[in-house]
Amino acid sequence: MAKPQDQQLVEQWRSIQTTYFHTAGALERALEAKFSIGLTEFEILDLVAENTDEACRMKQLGERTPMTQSAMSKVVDRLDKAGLISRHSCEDDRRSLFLELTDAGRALHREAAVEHRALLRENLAKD
Amino acid sequence: MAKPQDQQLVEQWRSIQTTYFHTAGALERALEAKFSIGLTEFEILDLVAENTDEACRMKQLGERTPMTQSAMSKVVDRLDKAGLISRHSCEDDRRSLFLELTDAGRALHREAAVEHRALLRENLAKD
DNA sequence: ACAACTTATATGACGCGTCATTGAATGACA
DNA sequence: TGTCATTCAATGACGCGTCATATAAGTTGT
Repeated sequence: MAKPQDQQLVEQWRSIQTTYFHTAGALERALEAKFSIGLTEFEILDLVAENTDEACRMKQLGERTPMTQSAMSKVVDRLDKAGLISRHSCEDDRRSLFLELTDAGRALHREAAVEHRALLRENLAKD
Repeated sequence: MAKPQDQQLVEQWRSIQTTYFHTAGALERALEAKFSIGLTEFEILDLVAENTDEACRMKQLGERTPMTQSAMSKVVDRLDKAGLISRHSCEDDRRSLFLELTDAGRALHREAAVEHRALLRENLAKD
């Protein structure tokens, strides 16, 4: 009854799910344990850290991640409260926000990134 | 500063995340809209439907999905309350549960699976 | 048969993401 | 300039998953 094509699709999907869950879980636990931040928090830090050149609006970041606008807003809020990021409203358009790493944020990101990359290497290695 | 190797890893990871979120989101919305069940509910139905031959303990299912034992338990609970699945405690070991699709569950799964496969095909196609 | 340990599932507190909505600022256009 | 629509971000209600436990059943060793 089950078409072999479909079966292959399902297996491909399960494989994606499995690596996603395993990897995300490992990242989550390690970052939480060593740096007291969640994975999504780190990912925002990581995105902001990449944009050293250009000022960095929330909207722009939203386009680089599958996160919801709402999720972004809350993550940024947590990062702000944790003192890792600062929000500056922009003069041109007072609806927009610019994000910037604080010194603490930059320092934490530098260390956490090492761990992050290492875990990705472990989990995504195609052996 | 950023090693190109690392950069590639990060991109690989983001790509996985993106396809995971997009696909899961699409599945979630479609299944919810057309069949009033969540993605995880469907996935359990799907697993149980596969095991027609052998009686199917929760424990076994747990090994085929990245879901937590706790998550499984709650999903199965919802499916039971929705009348799509039934739980029979096993005589040999009264800690274990056997799961079985109800007629309603089997019918819903048959229809939903078509939608599910179609969406996987759309989203996972390597164009 | 009794303790101590292990295994299978359920449950409660909690955190996070999502949806829908709100508030505020901007744009478009008559 | 006034009105209406649009855009950016924040918020509250809600659902689901996770962790740490609880409950119950089976296992082992003496």
